[in-house]
Order: sequence, then structure tokens, then C-alpha cells
Amino acid sequence: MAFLTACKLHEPVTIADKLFLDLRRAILEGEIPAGKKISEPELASAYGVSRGSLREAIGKLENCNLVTRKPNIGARIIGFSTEQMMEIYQVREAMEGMAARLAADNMSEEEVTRLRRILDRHREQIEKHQDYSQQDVDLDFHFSIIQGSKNSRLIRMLCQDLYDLVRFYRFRLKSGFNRSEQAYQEHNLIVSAIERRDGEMAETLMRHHIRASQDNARKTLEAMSQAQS
Amino acid sequence: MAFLTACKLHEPVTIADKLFLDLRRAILEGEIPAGKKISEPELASAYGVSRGSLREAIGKLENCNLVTRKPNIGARIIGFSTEQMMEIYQVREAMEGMAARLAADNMSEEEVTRLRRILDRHREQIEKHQDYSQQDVDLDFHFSIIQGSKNSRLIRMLCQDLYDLVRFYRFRLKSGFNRSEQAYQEHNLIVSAIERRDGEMAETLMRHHIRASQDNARKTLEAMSQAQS
DNA sequence: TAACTTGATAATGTCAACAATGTCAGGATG
DNA sequence: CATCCTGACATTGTTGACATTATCAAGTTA
Repeated sequence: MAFLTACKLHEPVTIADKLFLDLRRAILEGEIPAGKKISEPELASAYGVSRGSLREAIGKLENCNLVTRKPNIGARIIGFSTEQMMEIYQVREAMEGMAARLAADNMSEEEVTRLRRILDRHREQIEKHQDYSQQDVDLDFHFSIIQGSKNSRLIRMLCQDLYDLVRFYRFRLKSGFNRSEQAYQEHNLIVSAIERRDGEMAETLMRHHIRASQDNARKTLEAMSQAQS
Repeated sequence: MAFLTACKLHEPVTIADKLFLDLRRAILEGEIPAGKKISEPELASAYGVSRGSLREAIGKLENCNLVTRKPNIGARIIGFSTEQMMEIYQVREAMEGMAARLAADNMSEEEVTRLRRILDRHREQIEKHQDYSQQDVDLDFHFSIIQGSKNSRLIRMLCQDLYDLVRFYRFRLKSGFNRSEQAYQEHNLIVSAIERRDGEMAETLMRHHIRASQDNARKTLEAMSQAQS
């Protein structure tokens, strides 16, 4: 799971940092339910830390867009919203499209080789029907290309500001959207374009790929909401 | 200066919020020099607040990417870096291109009219040779289109995470890049595309416009560095 | 009954003191 | 002379107590 360590910079030396990582994991994996109000005294005693450290950690969670705070009222975990999910896809289309374009220019030969190897892993896990691992491999794929852009600002905004949200939604819909085969084919085309150093094509294909994911997610959500009603 | 109020959500009710806005302005306008280390005791006594409130404000500044923090070492104002500036242009090209595309679809007729009016103001100030006000009008133009995208995530990432950096660099280079006339013409084409509801063209033109700004900034910086040596 | 006031309660914001960590000058050692 | 300890100092991290603000139920009034 290279994507987990790919972005966080320094080891969590301070209490607030460790707490931040703990809480982030708890939110992403659904231990703390979406939309829940955070009670500072409660959480602080639950984790055995002071409110000050907790507030610092909450501040960091706010940067990751996982909680929202209102002055004198408090913080709460973000809610689940189809509209927001669609908005995130639009932003990803723009930014990851650019990332793919830059990656075609800036990735080293070794990095391209590693990228191809991630794709092979994807192939294997499709044949083994390991649906769960495919999500990790998909994240690895996207992270590798983002990193390959060599644009530190782009990397930061995607990995630090947006991808926690992506993981938040992905975990809560992990049953849905199975389009591994199609996604694999699209990934394959993107890697080929990068191998040819064709940035223009890499951007076009990445945007197409993310738009296809978006369409698939939208249809899955519509089917789910119809099944419920 | 609509761009100033355009993005900040709630009034600064708390001390930490007011302090944050004060410090942000001080950094953006160069009162606190770039790259300077922040001494918590010093700043706290200078503004007459406790270290706790100051630390909260510093946390918010970190979100705006205006300061960086290292655990057990401290915070410092970001430094001036040509490379980072070029990276920001690349991110803007991707995100504002998408914003223009969405704005063409989603702006109301009234918003388009207001956008056209901002352009007229730009025209006036070119003829009056008010170079300083042109920067404001330029920011207003870009903010209006970003807002017009109606994508709250995109708005947030641009206005809250990226544009403070844009203003940081812009203020420190305000003498340079005078290309008002050319910028005006490019803005004009973009507005025309939005008026025609041609999203594809609006995106293309916006990306061209930002790339042209980037080229101009790069050349200006190269000329400046050669003049110094 | 509905709408408004009021007071008790609990939450968040703020502060100053304490603990832990990093910094740096001065001296000892090879 | 360079390098490595060492200890005093300053800064950051952490905590618990206090101040301020929201919340909500009980009571009052039209």
C-alpha cells in the first residue's frame, strides 16, 4: 500500500500528530460515522489526551476536509453527499489530467517501469477476483502518476487535500462499482501514452478515465437509491 | 475588491480568526518578510494575545500554504521560489480551465452580465493607466469565473488553498509583467465564449490565457535576475 | 396553545504555567 | 585544529483551569 506512505512527510513525533493519524484512519474506515458531531471533552478523555492536543488534531483534520468547524458551535465529521462526490470527480478530472500530461514528460524510465508493474499487479488481481485489493492497486496507480508529475504543489493538493475525501467516499461504497476490467483497459492506455511520452494523449485518456468512473459511480448511486425506495 | 470577501465564509468572531486575518494580510502585503521564522512568544506579545490563540491562527495560515511548520522546531513564512511559482501556474491552468468550462454551463445570465461589466472596468483602467487597480480587477475577473463554476470543491481549493499564494507572489512582483492590453483581449475572448455557452472553448482560452501569464512571468523573472547579476 | 423569556447546563474559546525538545556556546579530547 | 561532549538557555508541545458562548427545558404571558 504505497499510497499510504506516499504523501505524509514527517513521522508523527508529537501527540497531536499521532492523534491526527488515529482519527483520520477512524474516520476513513467508518469507525466514526459520517456527519457525527465531535464532542471535545468526550474524544479527549477517550484517547487520554488533553483538549488542547485534540483541538490541534481537529485543525489538521479540517485541512484534510474530513471535518468542518463552526466557531462557538464545534466540529463535525463531513457528511455523505452525492453532489459533493460528483464535484470531486470534476476536480480530479482537471488535476489528474494535468498530472498525467506532466508525468509523460517528467517520469524517469525507472518510474515508468514501476508504473507498468503496478498495472501487471492489477491484471493478476482481476484474475484472482480479489476485489478488495484492486482498490489499493487503483490508488497506487493514480498516486504513482500524480507523483510522476514532479509538481510538488499539484502533488500536495491532490494527495493531501483531495485524496482523503476520495478514500472517505470509496470506503463507504466499496461494494459498488465493479468495473475492474474496463478500468484496467483505460489504465493500460494511459501507461502506453506515458511510455510513448505523449503528454497530450495521456491527459485526454486520464480525463476520459475519470469521467467514466464518475458516470459509473453516478449510475451505481442512482440504482442504489432506487433499490432502497 | 469583491475578491477579498468572495471566499471567506463567516465573520471573524473569535480572537484566533481575527488574528489569522491580520497575520494573513501582513504576510500577503509583505509586512512580515518572506522566509522569516515565526517566534511564538514574540508574536503573541506583539499582538497582545496568548500563545494558544496564536498557535490556532498559525494552524490556519498553514492551511493557506502561507507558513510551514516543523514539529519541535517551529513555523516560518514561506519563501519566494520561482519554481514554486511556475508550479502554481500549472495547477491554475488545470483548475481554472475546468472552472471556465463549468462557468459557461452554470453561470446565470445576471452573473455573465456582471462578468462583462468587470471587463468594462478593466478597459477603463487601462485607459486611465491605473496599473495598481488593474491587479484587483484581474483578481475579480478570475474569482467571478471560479465562483461561476458552481463547484464548491473547486471554489474552495482555488480560493482558499491556492489564491493566497497567487496574491503572495503577485504582491512581490507588482512592478513586473505589464501585459494589461494582451490580458484584456484574452479576458474578452473568454467572456465571449461564456456568453455563447461554449464550455470547450472557454476552457481552451482560459488555459491559453494562464499559460501566457506564466510565460510572461518567467520572462520577466529571467530579465530581472539578469539585470541583478 | 403558541410564542417568548429565563436560568441551568454543557460545550467551546482563551489563558498562563509546566514539561519536553532543540539550540548553541564553551570546554575537553583525539 | 577539528570533533565531540555538556550544560545553560530559549522555544515549542502539553496540560488544566477559567471565561465566554450556545443549548435547552421550565415557566410565564398573550
